[in-house]
Amino acid sequence: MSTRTIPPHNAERPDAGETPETGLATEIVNWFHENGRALPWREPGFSAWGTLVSEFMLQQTPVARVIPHLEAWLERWPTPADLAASPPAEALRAWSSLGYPRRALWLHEAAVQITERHGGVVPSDVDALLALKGVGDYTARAVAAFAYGLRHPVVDTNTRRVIARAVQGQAEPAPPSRGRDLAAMEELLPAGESAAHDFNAGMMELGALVCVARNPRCGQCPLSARCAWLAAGSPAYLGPLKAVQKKYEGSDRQVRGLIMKELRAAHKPVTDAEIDSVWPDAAQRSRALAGLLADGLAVASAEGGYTLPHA
DNA sequence: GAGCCGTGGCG
DNA sequence: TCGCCAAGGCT
Repeated sequence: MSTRTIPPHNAERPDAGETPETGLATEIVNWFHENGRALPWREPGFSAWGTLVSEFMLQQTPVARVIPHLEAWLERWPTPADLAASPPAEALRAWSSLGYPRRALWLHEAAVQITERHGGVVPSDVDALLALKGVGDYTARAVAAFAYGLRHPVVDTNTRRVIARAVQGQAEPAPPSRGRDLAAMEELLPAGESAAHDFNAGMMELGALVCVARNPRCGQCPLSARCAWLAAGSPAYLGPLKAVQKKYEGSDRQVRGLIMKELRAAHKPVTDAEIDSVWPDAAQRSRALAGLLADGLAVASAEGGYTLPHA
């Protein structure tokens, strides 16, 4: 990780004015400088559009799966206007098997909105970003902070876990709460833009590499000496249980995925018979197809059968 | 606010 | 093997 000015490894922390919060931030920033991964979106000159695309792709999808799709995407559509000029069907095909294909549809719609409202330039204002389709609290602040260097708290699942443990002494974060989570991060955020940027990125990186959900590597953690959870003896989580993720195998979601796969591969309308062949249960097929039509991921063709939108 | 939305890798 | 988890957001 050497894309930014790196302070001396053992830079002395200022004694005057140091609070527990600024001490924590300093540890994170220094750790990030030494241990942050060299990811595409951290390269110098990476565009704000590239950051936005990467954040869409990274929603609920691991880094390793995103990188090849991201690079192909940006080669094909280097600007929002380039994507806006292509049919949504092409975005869905390029999205391939990344999952949650509605994200591709929303990203295309956001590209249209950026082209129409912002002259093709990804906005830096959080409220303008929030107004874009598919952009929520996390993504809006991530783009403002990471693409434009603005000082905003960025809170994702990694950040929430690090705060829960290091600050709150809990093994797992409480269920997400927009106001509480942003306030908790704001409390820790360094005053300067550059430090705030590295702190936001560093908290996420620590949560992704060290303070992971299962079997955290506390022996490698820069916060181990000040971690409230470790100090308390790593107590088990007692709060409300997370909703159990439903089984994917045999679910309507799987059937939707299979139909989408057919639609992506086809360059003419997919017939009812072809739809029927992807899954044995007719009622489930019917629900899945109706859902895809309602979501705009599939459209009924005038010639019969179904296609991707604007195919 | 709860439920829903894909897919694959890992322990 | 299989449950858990992954840089969320929308309805």
